[in-house]
Amino acid sequence: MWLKIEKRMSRRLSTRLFNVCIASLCKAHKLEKAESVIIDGIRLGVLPDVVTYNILIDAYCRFIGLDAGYSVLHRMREAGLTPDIISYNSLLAGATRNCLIDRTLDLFDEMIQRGIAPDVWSYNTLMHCFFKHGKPDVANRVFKDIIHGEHSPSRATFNIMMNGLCKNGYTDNALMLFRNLQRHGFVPGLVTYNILVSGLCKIGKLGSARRILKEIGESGHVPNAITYTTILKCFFRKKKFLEGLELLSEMKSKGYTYDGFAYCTVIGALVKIGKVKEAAEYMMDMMKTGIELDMVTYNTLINMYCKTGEFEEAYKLLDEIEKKGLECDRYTHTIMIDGLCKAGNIEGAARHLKYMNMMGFDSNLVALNCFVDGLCKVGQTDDAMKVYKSMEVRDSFTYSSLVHNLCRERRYHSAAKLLLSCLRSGMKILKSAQRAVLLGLRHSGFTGEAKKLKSKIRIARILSH
DNA sequence: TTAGGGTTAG
Repeated sequence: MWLKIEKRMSRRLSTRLFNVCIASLCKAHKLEKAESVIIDGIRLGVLPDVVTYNILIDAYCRFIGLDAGYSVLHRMREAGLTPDIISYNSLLAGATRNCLIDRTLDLFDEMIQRGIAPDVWSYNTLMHCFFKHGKPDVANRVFKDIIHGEHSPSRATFNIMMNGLCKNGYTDNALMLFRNLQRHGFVPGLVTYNILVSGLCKIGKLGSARRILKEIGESGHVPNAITYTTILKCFFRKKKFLEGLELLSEMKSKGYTYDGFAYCTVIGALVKIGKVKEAAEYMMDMMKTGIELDMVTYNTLINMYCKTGEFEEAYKLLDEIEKKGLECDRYTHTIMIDGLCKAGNIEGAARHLKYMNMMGFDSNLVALNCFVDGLCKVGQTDDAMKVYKSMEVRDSFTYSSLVHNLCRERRYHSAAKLLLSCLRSGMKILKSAQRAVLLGLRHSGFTGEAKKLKSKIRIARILSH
């Protein structure tokens, strides 16, 4: 009897240890290694349990994709185990992370059909999903349902609500909700504060963000690297570079080691203002720390090399990305195309554009805009117009760039035509582009045309509102 | 097991 219990206990203990090992491998993105440990475990008699599979579902959803996570659910069933609420919540989180609203709803149906009742975590995720999908009204209905329903809301419920409000342009409402909750005894965590700081920074309310920063200190929490990076980014966006760099040294003096996020913020900002030497110093510093580079970090570095004209280095990084098994994203392609255009290498840009299309990024509006602008800058405005005509989607950047460049070539009538089609499609155009056309027409003797154009602009504006 | 910070163009 005792021997049996002891055996069962030691098996349980080894499964627990085994799961800790699987979890740490998964956390380090080492999914293949985790799978081989599972196989070794089975050989030694340690069978994976529901927790093991749940760890795998979460990891596959995070690092590979929802379908990969879902296939682990099948494997779990084949192994004779029944997925539980945690399995489904991980899949829901995976679907939400990828903004797959239909899949999220299907998964909800599936779990209910299988007799697994969604819990507050499931509803939190559903709410987050609607917010990510730009449906704050529906998310709000889910929120009310949680508040008035059978599940008690968790701190995450409120955090997701506040974050969703901020991300959907309702930062003031998020702040109101926050104050209201505080009056009802809600104790905010650092994440709550960071959500508000981020929301306020995004709408440029740096003063209010700093007040929240002060409140963090008063609440007994200590601002972390996320808090600092958020404010740092806001400083840089507002072109307050010196204050930004000061905050950066404060961050360092308080003992925070910069992570990839902080480095990208700083390097990106320095490159933008042309301080590439300083940016390169931060890059060297980052390399020394041994931070594992991800796609965003690579993109930041490639952008830096493109702006300094060191394309060989940029291509080396592209190779490195491939060797690492990472995949270039729309940012990488845009940065390369823009960089090549800016360096006057329009053939290289065209080649990269072809490659990008081949890789399935053919609807990359930003990259096409860069290419259109690049063609104009090397005097191939007619080719730029051809690309423009072939584009399925255009935006204010497309028009502003073409109008400016047409004016540069004194083709004011063509520029006026484009300007009007932009405004008539309900899009805005840079004020400077508008001025360039009107002034150009006037200076080249078409005063009457300029007057007419001004009236047409006014009417187009009224009609598009 | 969810929620907070980083990369592109006129």
